[in-house]
Amino acid sequence: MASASRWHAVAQVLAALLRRPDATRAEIARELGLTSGFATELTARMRELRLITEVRAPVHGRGRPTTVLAPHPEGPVVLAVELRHADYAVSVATVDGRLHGTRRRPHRQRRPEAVVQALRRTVGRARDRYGHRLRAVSIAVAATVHDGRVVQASTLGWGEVDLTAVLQDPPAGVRDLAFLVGNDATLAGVAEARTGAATGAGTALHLIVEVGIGGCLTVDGFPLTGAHGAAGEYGHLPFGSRGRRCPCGARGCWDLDVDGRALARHLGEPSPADPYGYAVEVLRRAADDVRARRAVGAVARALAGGIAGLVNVHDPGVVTLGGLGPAIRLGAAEAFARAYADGLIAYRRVAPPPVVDAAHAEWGPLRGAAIVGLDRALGEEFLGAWAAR
Amino acid sequence: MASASRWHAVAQVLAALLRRPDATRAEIARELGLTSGFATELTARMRELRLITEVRAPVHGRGRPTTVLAPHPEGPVVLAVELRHADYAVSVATVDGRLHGTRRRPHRQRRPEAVVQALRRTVGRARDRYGHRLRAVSIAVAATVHDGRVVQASTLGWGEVDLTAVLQDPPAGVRDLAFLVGNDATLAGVAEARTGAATGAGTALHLIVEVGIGGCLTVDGFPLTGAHGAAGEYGHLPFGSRGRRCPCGARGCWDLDVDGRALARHLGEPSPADPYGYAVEVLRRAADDVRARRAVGAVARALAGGIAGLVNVHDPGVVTLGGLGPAIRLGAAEAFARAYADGLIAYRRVAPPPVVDAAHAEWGPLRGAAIVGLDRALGEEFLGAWAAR
DNA sequence: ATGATTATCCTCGTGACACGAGCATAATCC
DNA sequence: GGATTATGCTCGTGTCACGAGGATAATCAT
Repeated sequence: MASASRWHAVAQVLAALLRRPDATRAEIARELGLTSGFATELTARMRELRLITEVRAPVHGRGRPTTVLAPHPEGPVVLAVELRHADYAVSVATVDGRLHGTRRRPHRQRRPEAVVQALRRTVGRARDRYGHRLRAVSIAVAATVHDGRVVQASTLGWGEVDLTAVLQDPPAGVRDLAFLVGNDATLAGVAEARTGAATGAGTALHLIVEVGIGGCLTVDGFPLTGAHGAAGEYGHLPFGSRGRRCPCGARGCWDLDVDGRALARHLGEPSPADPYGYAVEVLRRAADDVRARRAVGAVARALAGGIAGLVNVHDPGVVTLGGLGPAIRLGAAEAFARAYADGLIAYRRVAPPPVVDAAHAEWGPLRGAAIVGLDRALGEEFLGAWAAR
Repeated sequence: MASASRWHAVAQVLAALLRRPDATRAEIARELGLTSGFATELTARMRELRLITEVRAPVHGRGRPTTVLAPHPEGPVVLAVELRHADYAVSVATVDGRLHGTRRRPHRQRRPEAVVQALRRTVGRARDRYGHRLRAVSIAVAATVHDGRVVQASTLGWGEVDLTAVLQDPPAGVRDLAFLVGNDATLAGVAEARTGAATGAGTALHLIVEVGIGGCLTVDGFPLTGAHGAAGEYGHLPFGSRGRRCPCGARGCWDLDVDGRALARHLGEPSPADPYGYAVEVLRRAADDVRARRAVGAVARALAGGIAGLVNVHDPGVVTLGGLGPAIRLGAAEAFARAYADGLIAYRRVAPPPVVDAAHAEWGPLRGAAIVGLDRALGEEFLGAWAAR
């Protein structure tokens, strides 16, 4: 309990605003079932708290004009970060979910210490600029994350890395600065579920093919993170041939059947050093090279068959496909469709969930990081700290 | 909103009581962080509402004695039903989650109409006896459930069956009688997560081997039901050999590698008409029959390998094993353990989630049905209707 | 232009919810 | 039998949210 309801209404309004930016006060009141009187009081309180401002809304028909809810110029912000193989992206998110000042920069060095150092400076600048307005630092990283720590990042060539070092500060000042670390595919799934191709889907499955395959199951826009936040390693389901050993240590991992390594195998070529780039190359060639096309077909079947199995298990309303997924499917549309239908339990074939391309492309993880950061920063517990600042 | 907080505290107390029956008022107040004053007021209100009674608690040390919260003798109840191949079970659950008058009866006939008819009478008797006290009818059924309807029940020999017919009543009277239908394995998973071997686990995976394999992933005691309530068909993940066609229409389903049919295949015998009974028989023989033991070993490996893959994906805190699962593991403990470890991503081998036997055995589904029924009946929305009766 | 219509905003009275402080009560411990 | 401890009870206070009724600002119709 502990004044559970204290920030409930405020948090609801902020969540609604995050779902669709530029909502008007009247729209939100309708959506949440607020009386106009309460809406008045609530928005006034939120203005007072420097959470939002209200500006006159463009008029659409009869009736007294309402206002659009917008982020307060001195309102809370979240620093979203994405960490990839060759570069990192940074952005500042406001309460409406919009990203500001987004930029991507190559790593100067890829050593963990150097990257952490660069991020530490970035965070430091953000704290200098935003002060107490900065409520959360949320990092999406192309790595396995376990209990908030990176345990392995093969594309980055990292082992265990503790990213909390990017905060550096005396713990006292960090009391109300949340720090979140999440897997990039997981966060891309969140982005799809909230503002992408799976918006409104209830249960949605997002899968992303890069080197191997990662993903995320979301329920009402929230990711299943598991006991240690390490859920989503879809590539290590044993959908493949038992005979193949995966670098992860297990056998028959799906990973090995759906990416550049699989394409090389089908083409009788040696396993590529850069499976992603190799896959892009083969996919391009497939347009007029029969052998490449055939290899893509085999991979498309492996991909679709696995997706069908996951649909059997999770019963998602929609499946979104990121990374190389759309290209693989496009390169062998018929094979993909047939393998998908073939892998479904008979009765699911009547109305199988659509498999659609992801909407956010390469910005999914960054956007997802922003969203979960805002979820935290605008949650009921954290609003108390904001008001007390 | 709509008076969102109105029943919040009451629902919290009831949820706490469901988590551990016989909790004292003081314990619950501590757990929920209530002040003693508010606890007094709240319990008084709940007594008034005929939700609970309070009886003097046995004294354990110094201090003023407190009271134990118990179901009110005229309080709400839920009718829980389990529907299986050969029989059905019925029980009445009170707000503390206890089951009363539990009994199991063989079907007189297995035709859907006959079973529905029998259940309709059972529900009718319960309504006569409990009147408005009956708040929900919650059915666990050994079948695929889609949008609240049975679409397929191979063990029962049913196709599509609409179980809402067990209610029969004029819709007017049913306004505040909830009707829930769920898959038996899903509900067994709920029971394990709430009051069984996975209590307190956050994310937990329950798997049950009977004919094929079903299961459920729970998060904080709530099952992932998917977009249509049809999640949990773990047996139809393509973990097996692509060459084997499953009766479900897909290929390589895990189902075919972990039950009596798999044992028969390994023993070179024809596929059994009753895979469950056949498996029980083989498992018994395995004690002194080397060939049977070897077959069990193969099945144990297939089971453990699949579980490892699912652990990779879902990152559960614990895996619970029901049905024939414990016996299969016991019959080939070493093979199981090795295959489990082998199938995990390397870093997960450091502290893999324990795989434990389910606690509820054959009563899991019934108990799970009771729990989800109570969740509904004691939820914030439904309490309003109870107070207004 | 002017009134009708419509949608929204604002004010105010009311009641429920929950906290906190202080006191009362009932057990054990010494 | 008093000290200690844990809990229950009473009461004053502040916050939350509803509902009714009136005010306001736009479009629509004539």
